[in-house]
Amino acid sequence: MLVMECDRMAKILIVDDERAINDLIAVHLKMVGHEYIQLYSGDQVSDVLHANKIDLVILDVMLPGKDGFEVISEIVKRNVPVIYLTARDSLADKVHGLEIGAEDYIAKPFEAVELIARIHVILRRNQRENNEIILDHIVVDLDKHTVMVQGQRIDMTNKEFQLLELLIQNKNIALSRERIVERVWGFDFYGDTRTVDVHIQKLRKKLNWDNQIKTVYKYGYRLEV
Amino acid sequence: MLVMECDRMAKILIVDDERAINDLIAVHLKMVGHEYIQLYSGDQVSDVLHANKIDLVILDVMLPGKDGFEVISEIVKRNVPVIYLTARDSLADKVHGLEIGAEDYIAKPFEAVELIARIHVILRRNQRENNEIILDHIVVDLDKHTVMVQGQRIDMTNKEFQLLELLIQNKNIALSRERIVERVWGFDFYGDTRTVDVHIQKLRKKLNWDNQIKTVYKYGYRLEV
DNA sequence: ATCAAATTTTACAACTCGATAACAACTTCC
DNA sequence: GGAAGTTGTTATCGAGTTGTAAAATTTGAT
Repeated sequence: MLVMECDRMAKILIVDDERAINDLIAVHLKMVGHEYIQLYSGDQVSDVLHANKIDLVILDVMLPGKDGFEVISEIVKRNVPVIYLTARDSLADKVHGLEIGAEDYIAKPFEAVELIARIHVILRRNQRENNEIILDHIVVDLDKHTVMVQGQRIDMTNKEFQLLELLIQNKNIALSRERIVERVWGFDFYGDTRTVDVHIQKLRKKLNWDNQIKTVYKYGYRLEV
Repeated sequence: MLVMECDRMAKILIVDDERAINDLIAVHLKMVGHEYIQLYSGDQVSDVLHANKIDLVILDVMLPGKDGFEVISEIVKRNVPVIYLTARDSLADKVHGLEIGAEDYIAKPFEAVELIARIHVILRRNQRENNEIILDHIVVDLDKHTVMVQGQRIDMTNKEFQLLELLIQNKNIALSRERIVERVWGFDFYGDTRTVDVHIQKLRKKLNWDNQIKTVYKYGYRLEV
């Protein structure tokens, strides 16, 4: 038996009307340390995706009721990766799912080990390959939530760190205040976008990044490296 | 037969000692408009990757000589995506390749359509979303709102960028001041059209475009490329 | 409930952009 | 060539935007 490793526990949504298969997948996910949510039809997928931070969906395209490919499209629109299950002999189906944006498929019947391996490939791909980012003598560890400048640890508050993370993920790209608010504060923040300015100022001060964090007039900010 | 589409031609390296299969893959790649390089052993993979800008490698892990998985590791280190070919019944192999960083595998014997579909998934994934316009050594990125001249970013103000965008969209066509005002300033601008002149001048200065932006006497301006 | 830390809001200082004005240089046409 | 009109260039200034510190509020731990 191969040992499957994954640095990070993920939350995975399983959608399959066949309980036996649904449970089989669930058991294997549990074994390797992932959380999961089980659904037996495609109807509530949107709701679940909305209410939970799902890292990956495993979906049987042969669902009763709703068309499986439509469900894939919905999920893809939300930028959540999908692996879909399909019959071994239906080549057209296999290809179609990939074409509409799914990450991968598994033909049934499948080996659980293979499913887990493919899940991990996708999780790995969507995960930061290097959780340590070094920019301009500053080491940012996205896992540990720490920032080191010349061996000295700089304490960051939550918001400051999230903002820093967003800037790093989008380095050299100008981010509008609205986008920053959306990503760091959430869709439902109805405060002043000036709040962003204050936090930017805090980062600039703590990291001595007056030059690295550029203001884009009438728009937002850009981290330059 | 499904029609495969891909916006962009890619350069793909095929590594397989079985000539029939190697050629089969090559033929299909050609059919959908990709370039390819064929190798019949793993020995020269590094050299080829070094000398060419390869977008994807298709590699048979059952190569004579060198261990296929070692080759995968080498390729992965160079951040080039790999799809590998493996025997249908060797589960351990399938999983191992994914674990060491390959993007995907195909079990032999495989359907060419499926291979192409998987290739396109990977190309799509690794393809940068870009909406770039390159004119005269100047790269204008309409999404990022940036202008690069020889790798150097030129900061543009809002109005300057909008004006540049309009000129590019209407390159080689003379635009009247009224039309420019209408498109960049809006219908409800009742200021002086001389404002356009000042902004044109700023573009000419920033981009060294005295010759590219021609004045059309008593009318407006034209960007010539 | 209380306190400290984190976060948001506020208020004002500092700055940026771009419209306009003013003048120089150029085009056209007689 | 020169007058009239058009465009190039530079400088200025105000409206609107951002920087900043400090006050007000919220959050979280005990």
